Parts: sequence; C-alpha cells; structure tokens
Amino acid sequence: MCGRYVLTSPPEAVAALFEISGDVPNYPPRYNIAPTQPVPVVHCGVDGTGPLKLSLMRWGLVPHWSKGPDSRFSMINARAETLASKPAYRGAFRYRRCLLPANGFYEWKALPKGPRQPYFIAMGDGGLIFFAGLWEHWLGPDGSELASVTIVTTGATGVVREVHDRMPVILCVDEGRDWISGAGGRQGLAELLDAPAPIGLTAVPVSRRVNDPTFDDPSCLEPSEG
DNA sequence: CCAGACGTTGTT
DNA sequence: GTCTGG
DNA sequence: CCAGACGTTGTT
DNA sequence: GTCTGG
Repeated sequence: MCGRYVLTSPPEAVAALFEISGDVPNYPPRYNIAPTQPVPVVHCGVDGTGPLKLSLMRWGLVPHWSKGPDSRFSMINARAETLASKPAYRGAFRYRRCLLPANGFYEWKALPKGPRQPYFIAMGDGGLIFFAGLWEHWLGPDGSELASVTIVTTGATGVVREVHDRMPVILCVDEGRDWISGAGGRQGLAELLDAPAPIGLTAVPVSRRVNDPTFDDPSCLEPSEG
C-alpha cells in the first residue's frame, strides 16, 4: 500500500516534465507526507478534458456524494484490481485520473516480533516517479469546495516484495500522460495498471522517526539496521 | 421496491 | 450517484 | 501509514 | 478495541 511518501523535487521540475504552463503551487521539500494533507497532483478538468494542471488536493478521496468532507469516507488508497467495479471510484476512474509526483515512498515491514520496520523505496538516482491516482471534486451545501485524491495500489513486485505485499502503481512521464488522457482506451488503462514497476527501485530500512507524521525532515531518510 | 453502504490495510 | 442486500 | 485519543458539565 | 487526525 502507500500511506506515506516523499516529494523533494520542486513544482517547477514537475511542471516542466508535463509542459504545464499556468500557475503552480509553491510547496517545500517534503520528507514525510501523510494522509489528510494537501499534496500536489497532475490532472486535467473534472470532465476529463482540458490542459494539464498541477494543483494541491487533500490526500484521502472524499466522494462527491459524501455529506461532509470529514475523514470517515476518506480513502487514501484504491485497489487497481477493482477500480472499475467499485461505486466509490467508478466516476473518478472514468473521468478523473491523475498523477501524484513523488521521489519515493515508505512501506512498513512486519517483523517476527516488535514494531514494524519502515523502508524507504525510491529510484536509485532519487528521480521523480508518479503514482497513478484518482481525484474528486466535492461541493458542500454551503458552497464550500474540496478537491481530494487517492493513490491506486497493486500487488508488490521486485524489491518491494521483500518489504510488503502492496505498493502504489508507478508510472513514468509518458505512461502518466496516457493514464490521464485515457489515450489507449479501456485496454490501455488496464495495461497501465498492470505495468511493471520501474527498473532501479531500491528499498532501504530507515529511521523510525518517520512513524511520527510530525517529523518531516531529512532525518526520516536516515538508514537504519534492517 | 426501499435501505444502507459506498474503502484498504493489517492483525487477530 | 450507484450498487448491493433484503 | 502511525500516533494518540477515547468525555461531559460547569466554571473561569 | 476503534476512531480521528496528521
């Protein structure tokens, strides 16, 4: 699964990769992004058309039919295997696919005994990766608005498998464009959800400081004994 | 038909 | 809104 | 994901 | 144990 991640590349770097021209949100380097927080998302319009944008959205998808924006119905992950059949995701899967830029993510490995050991999983060169996501636009009765997002997960492969059995669907820039546009049709989307994780992912055990979401600094990446 | 859920993960 | 369960 | 709360009333 | 907040 994916319940914490890292984004240290600046917004301008993400915008350049997707040739996004308009305003971009200004966020600092993040070492411990947690659910409920605003996160940068690459997306187009609510109806699936229009130019690409980079916007902040709340991590934890609030369905448009939800009575309130509280976290009771706030999904941080969506299973790739069942996206199309789940009522809560059907509309978003059809019209509101998106990408969450990241430089890596954390998974916790269950040990024979004792607390779970966090691992940092990233490209060896620290480069940007993109999680497949879905987003929603929620309108409150009082006119309040909220854009929210969920990360699509799949079965873990490669080095991640040693740590955990689920992981985010990771796309490169070109795959990401196709995911958002739906260029390949239903079949194309299914293939993207099944795409192998990129070559070059590494998994390193890190400090348990990351456990506390109020620690959001490079110390979260300090290697530890596995 | 209406009522009630609508989600994932890990752990026991 | 849409699906499932009764 | 993990951490931390988990409650009400009346009074200041 | 289970829910909420980050």
